[in-house]
Amino acid sequence: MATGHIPEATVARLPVYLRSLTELAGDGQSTTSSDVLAELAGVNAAKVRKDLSYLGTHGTRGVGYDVRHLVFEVSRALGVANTWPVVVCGLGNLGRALANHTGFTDRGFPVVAAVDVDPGLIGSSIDGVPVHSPDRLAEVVADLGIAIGVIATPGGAAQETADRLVAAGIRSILDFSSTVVSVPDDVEVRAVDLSTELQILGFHLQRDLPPPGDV
Amino acid sequence: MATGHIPEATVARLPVYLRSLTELAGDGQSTTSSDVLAELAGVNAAKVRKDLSYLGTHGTRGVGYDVRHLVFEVSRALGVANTWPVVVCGLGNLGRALANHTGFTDRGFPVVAAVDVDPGLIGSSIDGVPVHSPDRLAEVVADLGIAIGVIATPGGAAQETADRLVAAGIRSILDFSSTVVSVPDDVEVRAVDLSTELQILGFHLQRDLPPPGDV
DNA sequence: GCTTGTGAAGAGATTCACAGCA
DNA sequence: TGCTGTGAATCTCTTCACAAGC
Repeated sequence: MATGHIPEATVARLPVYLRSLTELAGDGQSTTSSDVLAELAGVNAAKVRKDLSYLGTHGTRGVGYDVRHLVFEVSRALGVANTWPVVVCGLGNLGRALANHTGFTDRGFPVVAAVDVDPGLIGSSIDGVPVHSPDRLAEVVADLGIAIGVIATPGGAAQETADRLVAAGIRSILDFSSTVVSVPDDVEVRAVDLSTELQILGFHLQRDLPPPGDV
Repeated sequence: MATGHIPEATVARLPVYLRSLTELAGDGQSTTSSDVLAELAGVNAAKVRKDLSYLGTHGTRGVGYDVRHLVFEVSRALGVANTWPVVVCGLGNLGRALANHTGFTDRGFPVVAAVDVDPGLIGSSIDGVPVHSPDRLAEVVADLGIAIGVIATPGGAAQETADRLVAAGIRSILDFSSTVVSVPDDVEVRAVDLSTELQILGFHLQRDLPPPGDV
């Protein structure tokens, strides 16, 4: 009870619950249960109840949860009322896709600037997002109140980019570069590595159905 | 010891070790230690040793690990010798970026086909990847021996896409759609949700430094 | 009766700490 | 001496199962 500290595993599921709840609200459901939520979120009901209990949220025994109220509680826990401006570093295929990914802005993470080393891009705009030189990063971060840096550069430039982001005062980094970047302890990095995800799938494929090529 | 069963948490780290080892090999290092590997992989040395012990891999006490041998062992555990053809479903910004992401092919996951509902795209090629109608998915999967499906469609089309992939015989799905798709038990889905990642970063930002807007 | 909230049990992952061995 | 390999301890997360309460 009380928002003492919420386990990391729970935090990682809250966005999923929020999506499910928003969906329910959109369907006009005013009330729901841990069973329904579990189904929508792809987890089991006990986990839903325990997770929600960390928010200090109270449903009604025998009845369920009030959807509106739960949207409010989960939103507040996640702090979605806040807006955290984002800078995308590196405008290759992935960087461009991220820079104009509407799902970000919609959820409070507007991409307000991009950075790339290509002189041909600097000074231009990609889908309304101004592109700056990496040299100007600190300035841009300060001016636009940027809170999150996304690294979408090639692996070779990732550490340098991370260093610049940190120097610019950024404390939250989302890293797509397929490299491990090292940063000070007070900086949080979340790494999303697409190849790693595929390799994990490949590991299980290999176990389940060793293909013609075999080992 | 022996490759009995490798814990999931370990499997998820093996690709990172493999990258680190490849880097070491490229630098001409023939031998390494759990300390060095830990540094490169961004974890601690005890974890490296325990993880590697699940592979039945033996280093040499007092000396360390042979880089070449370890590359071989980790590669074998992950099954990277295998090639698993991929189909990308949905050619929006993200889908296009994924379809020509060279990092996939390089690691044994060539994108051999794409699928989109846009009649203007069907029959064409995106960076050499032929685009088909979703109706032809089963056929394409069978013809090209596709093992993995990537869902990069808008959320609304994700479940239908998953259903088609499953019907086509796909048992491994990487889902970028920001929705929870339901599939039979024997199908593995890994969800990568960029908004969720940002929301998790946002959660910690809010905790650490509640911004002007506050709660 | 029905569904939440939660202690307690169980499973899994991480870390410790040291024996084993080159 | 130095570094691995690993049981044991610890921590975290999940699941169970049932009392609490509408």
